[in-house]
Amino acid sequence: MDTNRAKMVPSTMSSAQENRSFVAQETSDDSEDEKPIAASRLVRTQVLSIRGSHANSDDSKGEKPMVTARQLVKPSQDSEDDDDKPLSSRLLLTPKSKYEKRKRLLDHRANSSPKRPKVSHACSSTSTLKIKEEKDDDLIQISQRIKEPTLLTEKKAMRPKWFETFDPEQEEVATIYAVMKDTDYVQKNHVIRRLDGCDFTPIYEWCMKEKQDRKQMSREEKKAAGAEKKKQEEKYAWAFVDGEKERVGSFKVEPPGLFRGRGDDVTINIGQDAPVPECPVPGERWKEVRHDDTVTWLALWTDPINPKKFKYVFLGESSSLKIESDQKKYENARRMLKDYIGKIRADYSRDFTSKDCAKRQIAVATYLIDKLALKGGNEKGEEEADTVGCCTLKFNFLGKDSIRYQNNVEVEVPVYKEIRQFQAGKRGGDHLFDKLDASRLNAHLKQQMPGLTAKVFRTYNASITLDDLLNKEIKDKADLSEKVAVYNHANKEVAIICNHQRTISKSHEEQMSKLMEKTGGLRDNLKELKTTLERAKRGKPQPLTDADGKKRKRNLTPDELEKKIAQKTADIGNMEMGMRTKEDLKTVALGTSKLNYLDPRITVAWCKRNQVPIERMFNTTQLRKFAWAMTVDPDFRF
DNA sequence: GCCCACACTTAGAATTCACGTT
DNA sequence: AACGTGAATTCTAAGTGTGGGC
Repeated sequence: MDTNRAKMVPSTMSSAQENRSFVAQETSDDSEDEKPIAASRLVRTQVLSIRGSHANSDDSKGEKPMVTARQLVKPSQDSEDDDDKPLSSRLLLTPKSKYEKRKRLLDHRANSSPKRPKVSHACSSTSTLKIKEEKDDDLIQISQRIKEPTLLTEKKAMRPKWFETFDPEQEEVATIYAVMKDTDYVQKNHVIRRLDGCDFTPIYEWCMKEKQDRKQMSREEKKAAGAEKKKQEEKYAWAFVDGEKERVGSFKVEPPGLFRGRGDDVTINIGQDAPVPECPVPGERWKEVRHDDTVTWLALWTDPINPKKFKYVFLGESSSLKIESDQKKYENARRMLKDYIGKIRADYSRDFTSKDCAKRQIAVATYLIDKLALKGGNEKGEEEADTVGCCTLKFNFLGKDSIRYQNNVEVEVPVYKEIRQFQAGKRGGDHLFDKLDASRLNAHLKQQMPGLTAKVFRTYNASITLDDLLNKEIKDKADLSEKVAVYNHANKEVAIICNHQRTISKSHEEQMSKLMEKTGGLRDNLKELKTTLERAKRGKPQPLTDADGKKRKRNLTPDELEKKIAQKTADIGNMEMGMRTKEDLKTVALGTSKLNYLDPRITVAWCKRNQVPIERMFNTTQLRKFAWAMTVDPDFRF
């Protein structure tokens, strides 16, 4: 299924270029006084930002565009077996885990479609490079952007002379290739045999210089550039829904790789009477303008890499439609599971021993989903990563994002027995529940309660757990940071239940040992202080330097020393606490549950009850998303 | 009933930002 | 300024679930 799209470090597109892509737009710093809007349910939207690669279609400045590229990032830790990898997977410039995940897929594909690779080239003995791009190329997917035509004069001077001889498309591909200089992506068995007649270093160096320059910009310059960019994007960031101005979600079409995304690939969905927004890519038009008020998307396109899957532009998190569905999600989990959970549990417990095997499987699967907050586990295509959820459980497997789920759980005896029985005669790769799939399970759950699906259990479990923990661990006179710690602890428990993992940061060990050193130092200090105290008590002279290594004019009184000791002990305690937390959280991601599973009203109500400012718990993005929950009653319980 | 296309949510990593330290 | 760090933000892949067509 998926792309070998390379991951890039985005380059800063120069603001002037963006100006150009946005030219056609009305100026609307203040979109409040926009002209009246179309009344259709859904959308009158503003234009999307399309990052077309054919930026050079505007050559009014009489200057050729410059190609710039984004640095390619290779997964860091898998050099060991590089040589064995097929070209396709070596082109995966993705993070390690995703890399792993897709490796299998790509290997599979590589085996099943002998046609690739599909990038062909011809390379003459002169330094002219031609790389022909084939229509269905999905082998090398490299994003890049075209540099703004108006170059600063110095930069212009930097351009290699021969660069001028490229036509823009050649520049583009040459640049894509050039920045891969440091890597060994082109392998022996690639259809490209020789590129040694070409010297890519000038392009490469130019790109590196550009990157460097960008990094060198002063804080102010960066800020100014950022603000300018924001301003340009502002007019694409809002939509009118039933007359209400709402924030649009991520609205940028992905930057093109060898695939050249253009306006005519994008379908937009606007109100019947809404004026058709102008396609921001000069000379291009929308593929289609639809007026479908039964869906929420504002725009959609396909990436030819993966033509079966659409990419969408949706409204932002703070939009009424998103809020509505978020609220529905929590209400569903809360009110309904509260009213139904007893019966649901009784039913599946009863069905553990049903005569009907399918029923028993449903019962056990529901039990696991309830108890372990597993995901449903929809069927997946051949081409997708081999990961599982509850209904697709195997005996050895990976979960979403190819993250291994390992857990020992105590289960009730009948469950254990049934699982053993389902297991009988099966092999590692077989499904535990052979009479079951996610849609059957959901169909069953639907009968138990309207709106009930497997994922509701997850929401329910996450939220109820947070609510429980927050209301359990009330310490009378906890100070603010202790309260925050209680919250974070509860959050962590939820993240563990949901198996929200993250990779251990590269520098984790290093950071820990640094902290270790620091606490070691503090401990030494403490020891010294204690000896000094003993001496002071006995009236003996104290060392000239104190525990912190500073010179001291006079001896300290035992009282003063006691105070210092207390302080030092507290410091050590705090630091060790921090270390423990850090260690505890090194593989646990808290954000996902906060954003997707925890009813924000639990947090808000708890903050109100405990005089914790909500800003302590939610950052600005979260505050925006959860604004609807701010008025909740302090007594709210999930 | 089953399949599959479509729509929408969830997810972790990459990148940028902000700020303290040297 | 250069650097390190953690938080915030961006990015888009990978899930879930529905419903229409057979």
